[in-house]
Amino acid sequence: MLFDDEALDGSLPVTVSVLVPVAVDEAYSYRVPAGMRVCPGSIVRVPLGPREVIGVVRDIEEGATVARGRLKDILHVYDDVPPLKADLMLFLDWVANWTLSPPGMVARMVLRSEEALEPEAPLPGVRKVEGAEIERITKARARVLEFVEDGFAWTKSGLAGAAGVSPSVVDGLISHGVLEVVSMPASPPPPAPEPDREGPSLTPAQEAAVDSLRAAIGKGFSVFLIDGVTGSGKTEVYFEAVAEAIRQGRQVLLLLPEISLTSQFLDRFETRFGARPAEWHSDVPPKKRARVWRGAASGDVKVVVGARSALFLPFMDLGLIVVDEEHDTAYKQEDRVSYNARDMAVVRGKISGFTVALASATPSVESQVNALQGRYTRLELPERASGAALPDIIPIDMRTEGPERGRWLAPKLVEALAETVSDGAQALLFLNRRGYAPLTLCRTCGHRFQCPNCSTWLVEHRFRGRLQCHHCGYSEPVPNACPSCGNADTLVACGPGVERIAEEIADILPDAHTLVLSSDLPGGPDRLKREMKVIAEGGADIVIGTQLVAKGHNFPLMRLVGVVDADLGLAHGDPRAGERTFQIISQVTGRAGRIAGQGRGFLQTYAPEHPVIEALLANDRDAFYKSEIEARRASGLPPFGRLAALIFSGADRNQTADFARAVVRAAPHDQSVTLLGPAEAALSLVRGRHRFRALVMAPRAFDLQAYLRQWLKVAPKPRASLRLQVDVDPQSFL
DNA sequence: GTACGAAATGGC
DNA sequence: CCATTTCGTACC
Repeated sequence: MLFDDEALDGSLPVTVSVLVPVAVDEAYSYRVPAGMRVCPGSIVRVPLGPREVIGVVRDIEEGATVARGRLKDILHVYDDVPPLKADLMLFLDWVANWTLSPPGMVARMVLRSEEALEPEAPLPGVRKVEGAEIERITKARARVLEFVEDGFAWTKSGLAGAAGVSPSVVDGLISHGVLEVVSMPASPPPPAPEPDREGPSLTPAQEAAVDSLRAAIGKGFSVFLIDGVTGSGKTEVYFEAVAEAIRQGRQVLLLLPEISLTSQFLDRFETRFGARPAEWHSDVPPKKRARVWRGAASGDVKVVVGARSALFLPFMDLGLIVVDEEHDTAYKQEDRVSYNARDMAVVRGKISGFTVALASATPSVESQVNALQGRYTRLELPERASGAALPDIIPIDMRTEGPERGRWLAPKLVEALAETVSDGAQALLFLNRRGYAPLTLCRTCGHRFQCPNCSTWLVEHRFRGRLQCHHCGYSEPVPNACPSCGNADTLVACGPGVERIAEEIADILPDAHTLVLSSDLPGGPDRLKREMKVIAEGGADIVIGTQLVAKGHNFPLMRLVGVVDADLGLAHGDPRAGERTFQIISQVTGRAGRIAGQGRGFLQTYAPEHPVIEALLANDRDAFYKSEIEARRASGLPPFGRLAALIFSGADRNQTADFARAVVRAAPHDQSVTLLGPAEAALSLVRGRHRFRALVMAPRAFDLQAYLRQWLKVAPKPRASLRLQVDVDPQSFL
C-alpha cells in the first residue's frame, strides 16, 4: 500500500496524517514531496514549529484538513527500518484511547531510540593483506599474525586482546602494510536462544501447566495466569512456553518489574537457553538500545527481557508475552502516558493474536477475577518445586502477648530469633517503614513535627540526624528544643521504623550480626547489591528490612521471618490496602525455609480477626481471594467497578482546590465523584505543585472512558497555572 | 513536549 | 528601567 504524489492524478499533492510527539488530540497533516514514498506506519522526520521531530505516518488523507498554506513537507523517511506494522499502529491507538493520552505521545514511546532509525555505523576492522610478509618478526607480531591467518577481519582492540598484546603492536603491523583497515559489518545478529537444550526436570504440576501453555502458543489470542506459591517454579514453566514460541520461529517478550532482578534472571535464562536474551530498560546505554530496537524490528532478536517500556518495541513477529510478578505496581507508569504494562500486554496480545502469560505467587485480584470468569486460564502450582513445605505461620496477638512499653518485638518472637541465630540460620524482620520513628512529638506541649508542604508527619532518621518527609523529600535537622514551646529534651519518638528495630536487636541480641536493608541505604543500588550477596552467603544473622526484602533475591539460609507490624498498610483508605498487605506479607514469609529447613513466619498483629490477617495466618490464599472479591463486589470497586482519578495540580493550593471543585460541579453524575484534598489523598507536593484528586467511579471500564471524555469537554478551562491530569488506569488508585 | 512572545517579577 | 524568570499558547 504505497503511494506518492504520482499515485493520484497529480492535481492535488498527497497529504498524510502524522502522529507527532506533542500533546494534541489529532495527528497533523503533512505533504508528501514528489518522489517520496511513505505508507501508514512509516517513520518520518517532519518540521514542527521551529524544530524537527520524528513522527509516524498514521494514514493517507483524502482532502486537506488544514489550510493549504500551512501544510509543510515531510523532510525524510527513515527507510532503513521497517514501517510500524498495522497491528502495532492499532495498539498505539487503543492505548491512547484507553489512557486518554494524545496518540502522538503514545507513538513517541515506540520511537524512543533515535539512534535505532539510522543503520549502525560500520566498525573499523583490520585484516591481513593477502601475501604480505613482514621483514622484522617479533614474538608479539607472530602471535597477532596467528589470529589473522584465516583472513577474517577483527576489531583492533579485539585482536590485540585475543593475541594478548598491546594495541600498538597492531598499529605497527598496519603501518608496515601487513594488516589493512577495512570496514566491518556492525554487530552481527546475537546468538539465538536454543529452545531444545535440556531443561530442568519438572514436577507433575509444572508439566501439566507447560502442556496447557504449549498447546495454546501459536493458536491465536489466549491469556494464562500462572498462579504458583513462592518457590513453585513458575519461571521453569514459562521458560518452556518461551521455548515453544522460539521453536515456532516467533519472538518473545519477557516483562519484569524490577531492573535489579535482571542480572540474576539473565543467568537463569542463559543456563536454560544457552544464550543471553536482549535487555531493554532505562539503564541500557543508547547504542545497545538501538541494537535491541533494530533487532526486534528485523526479527534478529528472538527474546527481549525488559521493563514495562519494552512493551512498545516494534517486534516483527511477536508470539508470546510473559509478565512475571504480574501484581507488581512497577508495571504501572504514573507520569506522562499513564498505563499499566500488564494490562496493555494483554491488549497487545488480543490485537495481534498471540498468547500472554501472567505469572505471580500472589496474583492481583483483577487477574484472579478474570480467571474465575473464564477470560484467563488459570494454571495452579500449589507446591514448592523443591518439595520443601511452606513455612508455618504463627500469630502473635499484640493485645495479649505483646512486648513491654518501649519495645516492639514480642517475647515469643525474640525467643524464636535467639533460637534461629544460635542454630546458625538466618532470620528476617520485616517492617515497611524507613527511618527510626514515624512521628516525633513534644511531651510538654504536644507539638507534632509536620511537613510544611504536605500534611504528613516528619519521619525521624536518627542515623542521619534529620527529620524527613517521605512524600516530597523535605528534611530538617532534629532540633534540641521544641520549636513550639521552647523546652529542651522534651521530644519523644513515637512508633518504630527499621532503625529502631535494629537498636532493639542490638540491645537484646548484642552478639547477632545485624543488617538493615532499606531503599534509602547510603551507598545506593551498588551497595544494596553487595549487601544482598553478603546475606545470601551467610554474612548476617538478622536482616531487618523494608518492602525491598519482599522482592526477588533468594536468601537460601533464611529460616525465620518476623513481621513486626502485620496491620500496617491496612489502615489507610486505599481500596487496595488489603490486597497489597496480603501480597507483601505472603512474599516476605515465603522467604522462610525454602532451603534452610522448615521455616516459620511470625505475624505480630492487633487485629487477628481481620480477614486479610486471618487468611495469612491460616496460610489460606483461597480464603483471602474469596473475601477480597466479595468485598470488592459489594462496594463496586475494581475489578467490578472502575475507578479513575482526575489529578489537579497547580502552584497555588486554594486556587487548585477551587478549580477542582468547579470541575466536579460540572460533572454529569455528581453522586459518583469524590473530591480528595491533599491530606485525604496522601499526596500533596509533586515537583512543587499541589495536587488534588477527584475520584470517579463507574460500573464498567468503558463507561468510565466515555464519562471522563464528556466531563473534560464540559469542565471549565484551567486558568493560570492549573493543570489537569487524567488517570484512568484500572490499577491505579492513590 | 518544547519554543516562542508576552507578562510579570526583581534588582539597581 | 532593563534583565531575567514565569506563563500561556501554538505547533500541521
